[in-house]
This record gives sequence, structure tokens and C-alpha cells, in this order.
Amino acid sequence: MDNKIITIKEIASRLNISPSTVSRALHDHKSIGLRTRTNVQKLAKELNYEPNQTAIFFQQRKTFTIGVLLPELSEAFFSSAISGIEDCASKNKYTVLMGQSHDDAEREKQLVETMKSHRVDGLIVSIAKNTITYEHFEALSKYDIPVVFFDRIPNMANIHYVACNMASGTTQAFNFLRKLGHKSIGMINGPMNLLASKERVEGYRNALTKARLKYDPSLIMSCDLSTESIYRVTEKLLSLKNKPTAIIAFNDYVLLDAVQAAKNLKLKINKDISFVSYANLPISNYSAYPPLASVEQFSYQQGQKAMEIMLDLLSKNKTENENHTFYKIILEPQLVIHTDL
Amino acid sequence: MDNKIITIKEIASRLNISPSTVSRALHDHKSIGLRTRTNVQKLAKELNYEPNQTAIFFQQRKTFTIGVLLPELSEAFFSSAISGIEDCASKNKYTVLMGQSHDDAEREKQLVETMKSHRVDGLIVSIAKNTITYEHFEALSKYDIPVVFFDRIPNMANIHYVACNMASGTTQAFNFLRKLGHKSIGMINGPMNLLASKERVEGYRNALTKARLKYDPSLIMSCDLSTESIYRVTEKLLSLKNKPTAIIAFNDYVLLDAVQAAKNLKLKINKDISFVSYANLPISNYSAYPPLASVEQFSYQQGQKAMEIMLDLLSKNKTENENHTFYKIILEPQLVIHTDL
DNA sequence: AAACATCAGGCAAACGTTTGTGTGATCTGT
DNA sequence: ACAGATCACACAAACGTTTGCCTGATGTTT
Repeated sequence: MDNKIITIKEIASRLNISPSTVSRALHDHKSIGLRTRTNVQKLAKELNYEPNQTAIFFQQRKTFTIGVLLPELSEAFFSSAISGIEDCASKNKYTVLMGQSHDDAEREKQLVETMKSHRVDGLIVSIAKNTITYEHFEALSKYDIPVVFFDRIPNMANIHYVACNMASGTTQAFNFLRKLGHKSIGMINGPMNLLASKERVEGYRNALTKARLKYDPSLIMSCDLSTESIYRVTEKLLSLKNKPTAIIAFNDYVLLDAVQAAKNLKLKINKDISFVSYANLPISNYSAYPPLASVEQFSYQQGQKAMEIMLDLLSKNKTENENHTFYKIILEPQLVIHTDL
Repeated sequence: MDNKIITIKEIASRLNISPSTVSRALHDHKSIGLRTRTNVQKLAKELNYEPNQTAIFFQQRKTFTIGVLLPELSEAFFSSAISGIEDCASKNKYTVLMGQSHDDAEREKQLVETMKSHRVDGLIVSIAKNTITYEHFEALSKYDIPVVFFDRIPNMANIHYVACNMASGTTQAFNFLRKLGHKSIGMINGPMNLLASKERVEGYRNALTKARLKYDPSLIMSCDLSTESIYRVTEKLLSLKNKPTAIIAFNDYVLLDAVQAAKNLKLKINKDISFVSYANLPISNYSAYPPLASVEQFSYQQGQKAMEIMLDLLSKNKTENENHTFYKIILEPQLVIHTDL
């Protein structure tokens, strides 16, 4: 058995040349003669030589690995996003180290540590819904580990991110419902530490202003995205004097619970109360009560774009990145209408 | 700025001791005196020393990383399984390198290469549906990289795996439908290179035998899990002379398409034709036409168990693993009934 | 007090690769 | 034919950590 692991040294000694020559030969370095170069490459192939990546990582201070931190893979939005990241990464010889925060800020912090200690070259993050301090991300800049956020963006200055323009998406949703004749439109919003939640409010108010309508703050309610809180705010919305005939739900998952809450109140879906939602996940296609429309957020593209930004950041050297310009990529969402009305 | 990276050497020179002493002190090696030990640890903390993992990986020939290869994260079954893997891994200081084959055998092969070159300590795999050659997995044994399969098990001898007993699950499903009065029960099966497909047939036939019924092979049809092929076999099943009144679908995703196909034929779901399925994914809860029952496959537990096996394999040394005993963990599935009938 | 055990720590090699520098040998132009 | 350029390769250091072996200083036993 030639079980022995083949190294550059081994090849060198068999060919009676120095390891450095072998290394250069394998990299087609011009200073190596054609003769020895082909000799080396031939023998390497014969012996089935495979470079020891751990040695290379160590030597080059680079791992060609990027960490991806996200709340929940079981949410189709994120599993689709990570596909975008992974596809783009593998095309560029990068590998993905994955971690789920399960929407727990503490676990997120810990995962950042793990990623850092594994020496990822960069980090792509969608933050947990209850993350409110950001030191663990800020610390990474000291290690020159670039961070790109997507979708769930923290409230920080000077960060790279890619997100969807939720303001515009919300305006689209609002106008769509207005056109269907709805006068009073409620909104189940997410936690206000998320940029996306603020933008939803912004889009809602923009639409109101354009339509010269006055703003009723009680029609917008924040929840923490848990089933209980969704039930609570849905019930609250539906017991208002100015009771909405349509509700914009934070996303397709929130929608599912909101629908259930409305049904518990003996309301007829799409008659007494209609829904519009965000994300446009596949479940909508099979759902018993799909939303009238859904704001497509292009998760795959968001992931892909985030990875592209990461690659760009990694290709620049440290000083180039010091010039403090930050990527802020805003994708335009698109309202997908599910009904024939 | 003390931007300088803190290494063991640095600590050593500041304390005028040797690097080896520092290393041992940090590891609480007994041969280091209490004085210097605390000195070292104090200074290390002060300087915020962090071991260079890439150096350690290199030196120890171990990366504390395990690769996970699966078909599609967007399928809830797999995203749940990887959660089980990840949770178990991170509890044991392991990290997960993720790759999706997108059910493409070629890509799978390539990912195995990537994983290998990244020197993962082990690999957990659920194979692509069209994977029929296994050299890429067999090759790993030469590198002493243990492989644990789960759910989608290849047709290989001498492998470690964890799976659900699909035969028993199918028998349960079959008997459940019989009890509801169904006489002719069809099955939409998966590709026959999957062990799970064979087991479904086995369970189906076992149930028949027990009930002293005779076997009509035309009632079991394989598909390649694509939407088109699901439509095709569903239509075929429903145009049989011995037309089934109930169908066992390969999984909850197959079910969605099968239901659609049946509706296209103007059949009333749960009246003209009923369905039972596998996996028991959350979508069933929100679906317009949920199955009457679903065979829960405990994906999270499968992932977890696979990781536990992996940890065990990694804890043993090479020769211990040479004794050729292979883990075959079979979880008992459970029929979850969704209807009140 | 001699013999020996234990303690506390240093030395140096090793893991596999890359890369700056050095050096003979061949080649070019005049 | 000779200075200089170019070629083809070797040498050695470096990346940060771990670990087997060695040694000088205490401590213990008789």
C-alpha cells in the first residue's frame, strides 16, 4: 500500500529537486523550465498529489471560507438566500461555513466568535430579530474581516448591506389594496429594531400622503413575530373602531398566524378581511388562504448580491477598504398578485 | 495602535520564557509551575490572545469541521435535519461546512472534492436523487474521512447510516387507509436507486401479505420527483381499471403536485381520492389540501443522530475503526393523523 | 550524605507550503 | 571574446502551534 501522503517535499525528493521548484512548477511559474515543469506536473498527477489546504490556509492567512449567519434555515426566504450565496461562492472557489442563530442574539454572538476563530475571510449576516447590540460585529473590523448584511439589517452606521426597498414594496401593497376599494388598511409590522420594519411604516405613510389621507397610528401594530404576539395584534386590529378591511402582514409566515386569528374571530377571509403579505414564498401557492398579493423580495438575488459584494471587498487590499465607502444595495421589490380580481 | 496580532511567541518574549512553556501554561499542563502559569494566562487575557486556529488545524491535522452534503435546503426536511446536525456539532465544538447538491450527481461529486480539500474531519451526506455511482464516497475512506449517510442512503455495503424505517411507515399508512375503507390503494414512489423507495415497496407488500390481499404491481409507480413526472404517474394511476381511491405519496412535496394533478382531472380531494404522505412538514398545516395523515420521519433527530455517530467515529482512532462494524440506525417513523375521521 | 525522584521549564523539530534572495550557467549583443 | 542580461533552479525563512526530549534545580528517601 502506498498509503503515504504525497506532499511537495515528497515529489521534490523523488525528482531530486527542491520543494520550492516543485511549488513553482505546479503554479506554472515562469522561472521554471519547461522540462522540469512538465516532469513535476506529470509526477504530481501520477501520485495523485493534493495540496494540503490547511497548510496553505495557514501560510496565506486566508481560508477561502466565508461565514454565513442567519436566523432560520427552515424559513424558505433564508434557505433560498443561502443558495444564492453558496452558488456564487462555489463559482469563485469559496466555501460556506454556516450557522443559524435561531433568532437568539446570544447564540448569534457566540457564532460570530466561532466564525472568527475559524478564520473565515468574511461574514455575511442576517441578524436575529432580537439583536440590539452590535459590538460583536464591530469587533470584526479590527481583524479585517469584512461583514456584509442582508435583509435583516442592523441599525448601524458604516456597514455594507443589501436589502429590499420595503418602503416601496409597502407602498405598492397599499395602493393595490386601495384600488380594490379598501379604505381602512391595517398593518402587522415586525420589531422596530429592524430597518425593514421602519421602512414598512415609511412606505405606508408615503402612500397615505400621496393619497391625501390622514394617518391613523393605531392601524399599524408591531409584533415580535411570535405566534402569540401575532394573534394578539391581529385581534387588536380587528377590534378597532376604525376596523381595517385589509391587513398587510409582515411576511408570509406572519400571514399564516394572522389568518388563523381572523378565522377564530369568525371572519370570512377575503370577504370580511383580506390580506397582503411579503416574501412570496412557495407556501403561498399551496396555502388554504393565500394572500391576495405578496411583495417578492428576491431572496436568492439578495444572497447572491451579498456574496458578490463580499468577493469585491476581499479582492481589495486592506488600505483600499479603508476609504470608508460602503455598499448599500437596494433591490426593488415587486408585488406579485395572486388573485384574478 | 497595538494592532499587532498576539501570538504565543509574543507572549513568550514579553515574559522572557519559551513558547513551549506558554503553550503548556495555556493548556494547564501540569509540568508548568503555578506562578508562571497564572502569569501567562493573565497576560494572555490582557492582550486578548486568540489562538490561530489555522495553525492548530495544520499542526494537528484536524479541522474540527464536518461537511454536510444535502440535496436541497429549501426542503423543510433537510433544513430541519441540518439544524439537528448543527446543534449537535456546535455543542461539541465542531463547525459545519455546508453544500447543496441541488439533486445533481455531478455537483455532488464536485462538492465532495471541495470538502476533502478543505480537510473536513468527516462528512454527513444525503445523496442526490440521481446519484448512482459512489466512487467519490468510497475514495474518502483512503483519506480516513468517515462518512455517515442519512435519509437518502446509497445502495452500498459497509456504510454508516441513519434512516427511518420506511417499510414500517408505509405499512402504517397502508393500514390506516384500509381502516378508512379504502380497497384499492396506489403509491407514488421515488426513484428506485434510493433505499427509501425500495423500503416503501417492501412495506406496501408486507401490509398486503398480512391482510391476505393480492399484489397489483400497477398500483405502485416510480417517479423522478420532478413535477412533470409526478403529474404523469398520478394521471396514470387515476386512469387505471383498478383505480385507487387513495394514494400514498412519496413525500409532502410530491403530494402537492399529485393533488394538483388530481384536481385537474376534476376529482374531489378527500372524496373521490384521498392522500397520505410522508415527512409531516409544516406546510401540511397550512395547505389547502393536507394529507389525511403523514408519516413523520423525525428529520431533526436523524440529523442529530448522524452527527452523534460522526462524533463517535472521530473519537476512535484509525485502527479502532478498521474493525469494520458499521452503524445502521433505524428510526421508527410515526403516522401522524391530520383528520378527525 | 548519597541516590534518586520530581519539578519547572527550555530546545528544537515538525506540520506543508510559499516566496524573497542568491547563484551558477547559458545566451545576447557588440 | 567579454560585459551584461536572462534563465533555471536551490536555499532558507516564515507562518503559529504542539510535543518529545533534555537539563538543572529542588525535594525526598534511606
